[in-house]
Amino acid sequence: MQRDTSQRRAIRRALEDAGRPLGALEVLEASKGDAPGLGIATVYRNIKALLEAEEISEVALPGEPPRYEAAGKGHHHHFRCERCEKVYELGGACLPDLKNALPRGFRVTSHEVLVHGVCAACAKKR
Amino acid sequence: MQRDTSQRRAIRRALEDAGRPLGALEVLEASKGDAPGLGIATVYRNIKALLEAEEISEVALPGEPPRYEAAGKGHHHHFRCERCEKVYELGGACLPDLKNALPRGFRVTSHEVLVHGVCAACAKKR
DNA sequence: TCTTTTATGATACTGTATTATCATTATCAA
DNA sequence: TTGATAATGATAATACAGTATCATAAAAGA
Repeated sequence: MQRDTSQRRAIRRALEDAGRPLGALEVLEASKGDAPGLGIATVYRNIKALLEAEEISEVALPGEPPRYEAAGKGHHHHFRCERCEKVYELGGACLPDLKNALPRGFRVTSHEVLVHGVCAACAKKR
Repeated sequence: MQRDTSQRRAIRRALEDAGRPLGALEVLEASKGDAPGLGIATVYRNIKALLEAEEISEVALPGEPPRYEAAGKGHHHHFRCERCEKVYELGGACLPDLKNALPRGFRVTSHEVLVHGVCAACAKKR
């Protein structure tokens, strides 16, 4: 992965411009404007390459395939709309007293928060 | 699913006694004492039945199959040990000011927290 | 421009978790 | 105890995301 292809540019751009984490199929759709004929295999290949280059990072979600977002956003959490299934980025709002909730001898390395609900667009619709 | 079989009893008991969420294979292992010869298909069948009866509930995890725990424990979160991959139950420690972190028009229905780290048993080993 | 070689797109394949099938076993009401 | 039938265990089948394959297209250095 060292050549600068239009597909690679389109995929990177789609992830940068989305403002929220995208799944592989969402990346495919969002990139098709800039790269017509783009195939899903190329999306997976480039997601992997961009992860290795640390240009994007993975957002793991319970029970469904991961989404990907531009790297370097700092600590934040996510919101998943239960209607449209889109994932949004949430700023602020972190955990308070994790230490007290832990059993003795447990050590924390990281944590993640996922908020479920209905996004503004879907709430408006129905 | 209306008959009271030894397999069903063993599976329910394993989940009740575990004190932490178990995956399908963990349920199989934990139930074999009470139900020798138990098959994985029966485990899946009974997990589904117990879910429908709301005797157990599902704990969804990013990137791996769900665990199951006895229902009716009230709001709590989970800890996943990155060494042994067991999931533990965490009491207390909930989110503070979710409202402020939400974009305008978003509505929250629930949330989940997953803490990653090393459990006491694994920390002791190495 | 030419040549080398990487990247792409279509699709076959893989790995994994779960479900369906079916002959046999076990439950339980009569 | 018996008979109807639901549940089981073994395993084949499925679903799905992601990866490998390979002929073709397109970068980019010479």
